[in-house]
Amino acid sequence: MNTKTAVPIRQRRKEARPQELLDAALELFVEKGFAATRSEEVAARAGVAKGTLYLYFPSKEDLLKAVVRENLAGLIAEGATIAGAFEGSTHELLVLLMKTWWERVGNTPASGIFKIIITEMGNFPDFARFYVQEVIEPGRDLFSRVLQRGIDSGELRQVNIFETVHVLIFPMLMLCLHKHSLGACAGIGPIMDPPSFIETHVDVVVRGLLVREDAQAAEPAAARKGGKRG
Amino acid sequence: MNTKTAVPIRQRRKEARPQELLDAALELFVEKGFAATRSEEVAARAGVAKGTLYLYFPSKEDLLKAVVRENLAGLIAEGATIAGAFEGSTHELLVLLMKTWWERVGNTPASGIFKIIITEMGNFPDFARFYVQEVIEPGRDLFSRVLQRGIDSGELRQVNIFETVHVLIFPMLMLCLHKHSLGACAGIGPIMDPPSFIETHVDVVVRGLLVREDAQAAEPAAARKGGKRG
Amino acid sequence: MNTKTAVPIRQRRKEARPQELLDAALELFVEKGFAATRSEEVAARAGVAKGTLYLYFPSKEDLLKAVVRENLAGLIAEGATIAGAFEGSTHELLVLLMKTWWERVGNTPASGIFKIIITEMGNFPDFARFYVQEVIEPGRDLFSRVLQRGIDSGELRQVNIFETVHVLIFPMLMLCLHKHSLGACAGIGPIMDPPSFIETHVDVVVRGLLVREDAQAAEPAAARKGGKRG
Amino acid sequence: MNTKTAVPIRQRRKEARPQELLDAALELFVEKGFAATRSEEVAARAGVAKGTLYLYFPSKEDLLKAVVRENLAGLIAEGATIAGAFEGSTHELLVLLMKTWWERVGNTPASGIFKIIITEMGNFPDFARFYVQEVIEPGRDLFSRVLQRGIDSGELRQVNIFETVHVLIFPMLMLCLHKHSLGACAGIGPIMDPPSFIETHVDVVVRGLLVREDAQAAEPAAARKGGKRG
DNA sequence: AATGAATGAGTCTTCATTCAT
DNA sequence: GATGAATGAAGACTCATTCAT
Repeated sequence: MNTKTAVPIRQRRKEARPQELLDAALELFVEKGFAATRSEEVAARAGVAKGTLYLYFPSKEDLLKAVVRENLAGLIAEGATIAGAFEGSTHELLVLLMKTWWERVGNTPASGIFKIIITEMGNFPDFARFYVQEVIEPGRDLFSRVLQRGIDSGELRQVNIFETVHVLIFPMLMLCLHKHSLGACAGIGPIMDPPSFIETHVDVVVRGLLVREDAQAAEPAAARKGGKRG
Repeated sequence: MNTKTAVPIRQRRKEARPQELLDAALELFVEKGFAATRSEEVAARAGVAKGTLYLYFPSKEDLLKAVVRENLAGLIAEGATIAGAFEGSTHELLVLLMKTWWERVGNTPASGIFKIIITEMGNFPDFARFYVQEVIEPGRDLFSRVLQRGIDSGELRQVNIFETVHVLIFPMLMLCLHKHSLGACAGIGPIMDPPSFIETHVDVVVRGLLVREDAQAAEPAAARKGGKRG
Repeated sequence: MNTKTAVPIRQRRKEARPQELLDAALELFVEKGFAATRSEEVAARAGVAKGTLYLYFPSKEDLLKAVVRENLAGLIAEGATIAGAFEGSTHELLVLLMKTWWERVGNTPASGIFKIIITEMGNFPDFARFYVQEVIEPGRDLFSRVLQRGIDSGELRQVNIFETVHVLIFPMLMLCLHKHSLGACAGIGPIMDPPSFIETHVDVVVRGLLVREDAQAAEPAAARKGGKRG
Repeated sequence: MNTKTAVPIRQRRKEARPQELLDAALELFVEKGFAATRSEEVAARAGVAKGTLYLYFPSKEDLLKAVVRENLAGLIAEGATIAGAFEGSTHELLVLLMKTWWERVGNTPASGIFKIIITEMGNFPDFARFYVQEVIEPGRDLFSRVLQRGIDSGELRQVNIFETVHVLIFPMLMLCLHKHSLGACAGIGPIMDPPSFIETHVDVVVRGLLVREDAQAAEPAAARKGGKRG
């Protein structure tokens, strides 16, 4: 019965090849940069010969595109699901989203993708569009909805949502970049504990967004934008 | 009459060459990445021939080092001077520091350096050490002192200074990285106004750091770090 | 039928490549000098592309080393075997050794090696050591033993063996050098027949070494070395 | 009176320049080889700027030609004068010629010329002709006349003069080549004392050429060339 | 499907030579 | 005459890609 479903090793490996190559490529592109990574190295790390790489990906550039798409697909959907089902405070939701994101992305090899994106986006305009549509915009929208939810419920102040979303997201991205640049240089500088940093980050920012009674905080950010504070 | 004071063109150019080459290199390294930039392109953009580059810099790698050193030397010293002489509130000081930083670095070609650093730090261990000592540590210390000043004066809560410094700095760095990656892809996505973003960022974070009377915020972050919240 | 034993062309060529490249390199290094030979020329003469050379030899310098090692290894061993087994007069042994040497080295492309060595030894100190240990010293020792044999048997006079060895060897080396410098310039000067020259050379030198009865030659060379002749 | 003949320093140096450059070039070409010597090095060693070299020599190749011509002109004439005026035995004349040659050439920087010639002759056909006409042929003729003189006087055997000349000359040349190749590698192998070697060399060869009473040596070399000795 | 030997375009770097000063 | 900044042709070497096996 299960003999039918049993896949021969040969075939299993065949099907697994692209993924093994993508994993190897991700590691190397993150470690050494795209240009500095030789295609032969990718093949070697995936345990295949140079030529085999080209059976699955027509060029090194296409390999890069596949690596990025592969690792970013479905990145946002999960967050959206969490946010849609959540019933607690917005503060708690943000803490949950960030922790989840760290577990699923920041703390995995996929975190290196952001480094690649920063570096190579300029060289792949069509990929830039993909990234904006598939990652940036959905991500932005997710956090925008969460912030709006908090404002609507009276938990958070009226703020410039677009900018505030980036105040929330940017440090998370920098955490990933740091991990793969300075953080990869063993023994340099003090080490930061990501979960602890994330906690502090979310705590500080959410506090800065809470509705407060004192006059200083009552003034909406949007109104303040135009003139100087007295 | 002015023949006596006239400096021969050759001479004048010779003195200007290194700077012209450094400027060209900065632009190109930021635009295309270090590895993807051909040394001849740098020379061409500086208006000289291939070989001329090598009269001033022994190799492409040395050129990169010079570019980074050139643009980051004295970056921090200025901020320290400002902070040392400032007499207003810590909130105002942070706003001033961030604005100054944006004018001097974020809004100049030097902002691209951070992109290079993210990418190349792993490939130049000795340069990584230089960068940590000359830029990262002084920068951290500067903001640490400012936060400590705010805490000592009673303006700010007791927080984990190390982590909070990064909550302040990371979005600034991401702003630079964004500017030279996605931001450089013309017509992609909505544009963010950096000064406005910086204002929102500092405002939100500083609010999150202010001492408050309500119970919610009374629990010091430092105390919370050890155990789990109930 | 023979399909089973047939070796794929690729395979066959792969095994022959290093030797083909070494042969081509020897020819060209001798013809034009090491520095003046482009690595691409070597590859072309071996019938492969530029890059192929580097699959087998990491650099042009390593190629040179391999060329010299390849062609001189076992050079001396053969002479030592001959000398060890010989039973005739020392005169006849020297004639035999020189003729053998000419057939195996002087009259083959390997003769050009000495030209390369003269030129490049100064630029490769570690190779110089190799050459001294593997070629010069064993060669010296071989001829020293042969001369000593002649002296012990009473066939030859007491002479300074070290210097006399060079009186024997130097013209042989010059013959090779001449062949690849002046001798290579077609139509220049009269041509010397190497076997005939070798015969004359050995004949003259051996005669000069024979023990003689006449007073003129009775004064031993060794005794004369110390003081001036009257 | 002598003010007229006094040459200003400026002009004296100007006239001396070519010689200084030639000396520097000789040293460097011998040390490092022609190709490996940069024209700027030659200028620097002569104490002038790069461009100055080209005021005197149109190219590096012409400089090489000048170096060789300069150092070989008149090389032979002196020997011919000595030989023409000498009245002693041919043995003594050969000793004198070789000693003189060593003092004037072998023991001076000019000895390096032979290394250059061996290496570069193939690359300069027209120079090869010059060298043959100006150096090789007169040198050959000189030694041929000396040997003939010895034969005519009954001092030396009848030998193949052409070949015997080379038996005499080749070790002298090798001495020079050795001095600038292996001999230049400090600390490698035992060192040979040139004057002593020359003495041994001439002694052995002349002894081998002397007329002897035993039948073996009575047979003229020229006659022996055709058939085998009985 | 997989291999890896072979390729050759492309890059960094050197250096003989020129020429404005 | 002298200089040395500038040039650009040339060469060693790399590596993405191909294709015979």
